[in-house]
Amino acid sequence: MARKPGSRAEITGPKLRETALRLFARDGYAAVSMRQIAAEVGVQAGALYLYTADKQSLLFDAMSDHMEALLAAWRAEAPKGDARDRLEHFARFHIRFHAARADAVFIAYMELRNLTPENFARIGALRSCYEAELESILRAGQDEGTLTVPDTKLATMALIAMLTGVNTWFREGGRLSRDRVEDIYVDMVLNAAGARV
Amino acid sequence: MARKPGSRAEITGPKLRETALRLFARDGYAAVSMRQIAAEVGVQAGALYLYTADKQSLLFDAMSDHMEALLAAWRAEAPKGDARDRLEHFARFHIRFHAARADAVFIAYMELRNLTPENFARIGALRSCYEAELESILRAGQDEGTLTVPDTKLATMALIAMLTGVNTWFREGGRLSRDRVEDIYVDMVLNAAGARV
DNA sequence: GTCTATAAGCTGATAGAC
DNA sequence: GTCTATCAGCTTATAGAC
Repeated sequence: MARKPGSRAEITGPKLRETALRLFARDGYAAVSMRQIAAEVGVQAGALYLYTADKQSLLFDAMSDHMEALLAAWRAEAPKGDARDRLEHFARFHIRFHAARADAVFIAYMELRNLTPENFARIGALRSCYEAELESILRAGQDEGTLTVPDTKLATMALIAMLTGVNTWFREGGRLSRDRVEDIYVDMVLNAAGARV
Repeated sequence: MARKPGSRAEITGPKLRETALRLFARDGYAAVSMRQIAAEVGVQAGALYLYTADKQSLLFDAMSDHMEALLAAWRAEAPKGDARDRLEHFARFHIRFHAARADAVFIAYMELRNLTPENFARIGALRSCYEAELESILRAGQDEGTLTVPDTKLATMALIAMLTGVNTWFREGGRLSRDRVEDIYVDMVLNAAGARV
């Protein structure tokens, strides 16, 4: 198990991904240089290329991993009940999942234009899958009569924008607890979707 | 009225501002160079500095002008009636104003982190003024009994996020007209704010 | 696995000619 | 009012030493 001094592959790889995520979220993809990332990781810039093909891959992998994790986590919840209950479940899940991953969420929304066209299309497809999950709940609610939305596509976009917006102002330890924020947003979401009282 | 050949001050100044707005919105502040802007304006890079102190001023002026115009336009509407009517008016105004200025809106939301701390504070103050306009409507609605929101501050953030989200997907000539989108969003906004039916 | 050195080219901003 | 030339320093990515 002899190891060359300075050889820490198990640490450098993950640390690179964490650092890139954090710096991209803080300063923006275009404003962060590979040298800055290397300095925070604690290696020289050249060494980064043992762990990533290029800067673009750091961005794409961060966004892709985030979207895949989001979809997998939601599918693992598999909520039961009528559409009204599933909508409430979705709202709570969305707020909780996004609050726990502020940096990744921020990047996924702000750095789309810095993806190559191919990578942009792939992230767009993942996002559409997630939106489709909410839209199917709203459509089911219309059919059941437990929800009343004027247009399921627009309601999907409106509710996701509302829920994701929490990330722009919510800070742990502020005026309201995360649970209370969740309750208040659930109330507004159900009202917006015309849930039977 | 003699004028040197190549001297077109009345054109270059405004054209610089328009070009900077368009390129910042398309590619991001950090990704756009003064040389790129100059090429689109049709002058050499050095000439830009006759019309702007630096690149940062181009960004700040764009955001500041947008926010001032937004506030002035809303204050000029001065809607009458009960809070429910004023909320509907606000929703329609917000969608209309923002749809007409997609580039400026995009910059105002995406480029905050590229402002110097002083400029960031100034834009933040303008944004707070606009949010306060909506919050005062919601508070009035609570007092009158025409609206029912669990928390006026959160409802303000939620409704603005929902309404501004229209800009991320709305395109003129799509499935729904702007008027129809406006109607649908007004419906969801009033429901979310617990408007008396 | 990490380093140093390097390639080729870009950056914001200024000075001085015309 | 616009140009050219320039400064000092930055960029991504690679090659080869250790």
